[in-house]
Amino acid sequence: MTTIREIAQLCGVSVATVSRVFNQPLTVSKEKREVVERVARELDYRPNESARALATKRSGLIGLVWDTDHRRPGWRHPYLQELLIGLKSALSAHGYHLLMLATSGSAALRAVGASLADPVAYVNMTRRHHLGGLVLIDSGSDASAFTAFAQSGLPCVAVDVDVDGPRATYVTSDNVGGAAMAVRHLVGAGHRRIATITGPRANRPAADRLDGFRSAMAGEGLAVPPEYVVEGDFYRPSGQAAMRSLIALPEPPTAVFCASDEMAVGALLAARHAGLRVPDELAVVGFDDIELAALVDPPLTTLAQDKAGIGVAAARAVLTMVHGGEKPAPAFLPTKLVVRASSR
Amino acid sequence: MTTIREIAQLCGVSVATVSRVFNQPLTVSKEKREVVERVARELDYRPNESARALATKRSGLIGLVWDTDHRRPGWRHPYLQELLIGLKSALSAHGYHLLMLATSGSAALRAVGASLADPVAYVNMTRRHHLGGLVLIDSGSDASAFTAFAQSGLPCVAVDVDVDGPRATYVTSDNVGGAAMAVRHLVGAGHRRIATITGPRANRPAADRLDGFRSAMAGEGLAVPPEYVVEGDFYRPSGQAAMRSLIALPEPPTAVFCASDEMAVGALLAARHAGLRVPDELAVVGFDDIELAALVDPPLTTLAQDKAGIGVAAARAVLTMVHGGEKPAPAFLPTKLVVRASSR
DNA sequence: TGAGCGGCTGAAACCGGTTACAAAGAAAGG
DNA sequence: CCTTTCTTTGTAACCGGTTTCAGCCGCTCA
Repeated sequence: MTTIREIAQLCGVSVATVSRVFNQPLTVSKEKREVVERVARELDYRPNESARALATKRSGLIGLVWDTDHRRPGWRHPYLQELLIGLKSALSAHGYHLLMLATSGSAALRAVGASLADPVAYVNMTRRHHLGGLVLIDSGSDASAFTAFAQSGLPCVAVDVDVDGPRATYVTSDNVGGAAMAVRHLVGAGHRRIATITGPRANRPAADRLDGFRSAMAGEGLAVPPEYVVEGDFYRPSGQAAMRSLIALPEPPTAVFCASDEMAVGALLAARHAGLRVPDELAVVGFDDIELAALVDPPLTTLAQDKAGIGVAAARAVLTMVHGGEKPAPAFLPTKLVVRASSR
Repeated sequence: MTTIREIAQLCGVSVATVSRVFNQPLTVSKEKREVVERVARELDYRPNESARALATKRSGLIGLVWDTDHRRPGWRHPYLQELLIGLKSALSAHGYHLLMLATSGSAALRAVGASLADPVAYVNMTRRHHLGGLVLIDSGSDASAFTAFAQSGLPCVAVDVDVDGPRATYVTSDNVGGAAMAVRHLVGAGHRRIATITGPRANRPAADRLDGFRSAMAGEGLAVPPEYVVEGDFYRPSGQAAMRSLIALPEPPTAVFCASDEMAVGALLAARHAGLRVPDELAVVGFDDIELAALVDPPLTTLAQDKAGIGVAAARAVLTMVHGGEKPAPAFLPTKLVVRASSR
């Protein structure tokens, strides 16, 4: 590894000048600048990031907090891969890297019953590593951990969890609009008795999808009897159970909007068990557009989230704050209705 | 952030002593050690990682190289999430974090037609950040980039790609054994005309699955006519196309072993199109046990990989080398036959 | 001609740790 | 009792950058 002093010596200038060439090029005379740049290129000089972070108290790293919640061992993020792709490419474009933080004491914390690894530990790590900010990924755990992050004062961007704090914001899909699209699509197909299987009440996207469903139904002049709203937990079995209870109603719905594809798949299974033909006797619409949606039988109509776009938006938001900008408003990315056989 | 000098002053000792308390505790007298430990605990002192990395030339970070190959835009890793969970938890247990490296110039590289981001750039970053080693994840690109990493001399562990180098090894499933299990299972179900749809020839796991298939067939005394071996690319469409060609044979197979679940799903689709009943007229076995496998109709018999286990093994291997240990031999994790309706 | 100013430059301090080295004190050996 | 050795400690150099500050130079303007 060539160091800045070697470059300085070779160019016959001081280390300060070399440093300036890379950080404030305009303050260095053209001749010296060009010499330094040429020599640096020839030797493939790259400043040592540890030294730079130490001196500037800034590193080109953004922390990723993604703790798999052991209380929900089966939890899987529905679109982690695309999210990471989006995050990574947007950060990369600004020269940042993503550090997947791990609480080394996680085993110990688990032993004492702490649910999500201690936010304090993460905040600490953020300082020690001079991270610019954090991206928080929903791990299916309670939101309390997220608020602790949001209030720490560090730049934080949460994905699919609504948080607020001095420098905290979040990114999610336009859940209200997506749900409304689902309703309009079903109404357009002639349905009037439309039920919904929601996500956990405490979850912001779930609540928004329910809101969107309700207001769109009202907009269409359709009533939503209380028994047409069944709460699930985003997982498949809950969708299956909810659908069973809907089918058992004296006046069962002819269509159901599910707040996640996983639950929609569960609903399809329940319908099949009950001998209901989809979409003729029951139309099903999901949310997410996970890979599975196109492959179940019948393929699932769903609201596609802009998965990579959410990652990009999260990266942009955190970088804005890192660079001293105002806290961006929460971002709601548009969803797209993908019509497949389950509602056609 | 409390610094080591503050601790030293408060304890009435030198900074060297404080440092030693954390790094070589036994060289410090019991009394001083206990004082320092108490004060450090009270102030929640944690050494600054940038400073430590600068001084020791070691950071507690392992790099993750996972470049989405733009020549294969649809490529998705079949089990990224589980892999990351395994990696993260095993690294975490040793106090390491995972740095997702991104080549900032990736857009530029793409413009000039460079395929995978330049290994040199990654190696450089490794040095600049004082990373201990690298974990390489197959991105569906050619293996040449991997060999460049392997020869760099850095501790490298590849997942599902066979590499060799002074400090490079790899982790994958026992593909030979898995394929053999598939064959024995099908033979046990009475099949004798068994075909296989392989992965890309250049891919080590694909080649191993084919080897395992061939030798198990030989072990059962069954012939494998050349037209019973069709090459795919792990993706679904290739599986579908391969199955079509197998069905069109004068003497079509009664069972097919596919080197990936994705291709097996394609094979199921082709069978359905051809009006073949699965498993009665055609048995299908896949490989991976992706989530989809349990959900297609009929559910897919497959060889489950120990996905998180592969992550754990990769982490262990890289840490062994980081700590100066011998280069571990390639690890082949056992697979498990999961029998579902597609072969029963 | 001299004061004032702006542009460049280098010396040196600093970021917060680790560690080589020397010294002091205690213990062991002759 | 003196020498040797071991243990413990502090001083100071060092890791490789950034940045403050002061000084030098050349120019403009009075």
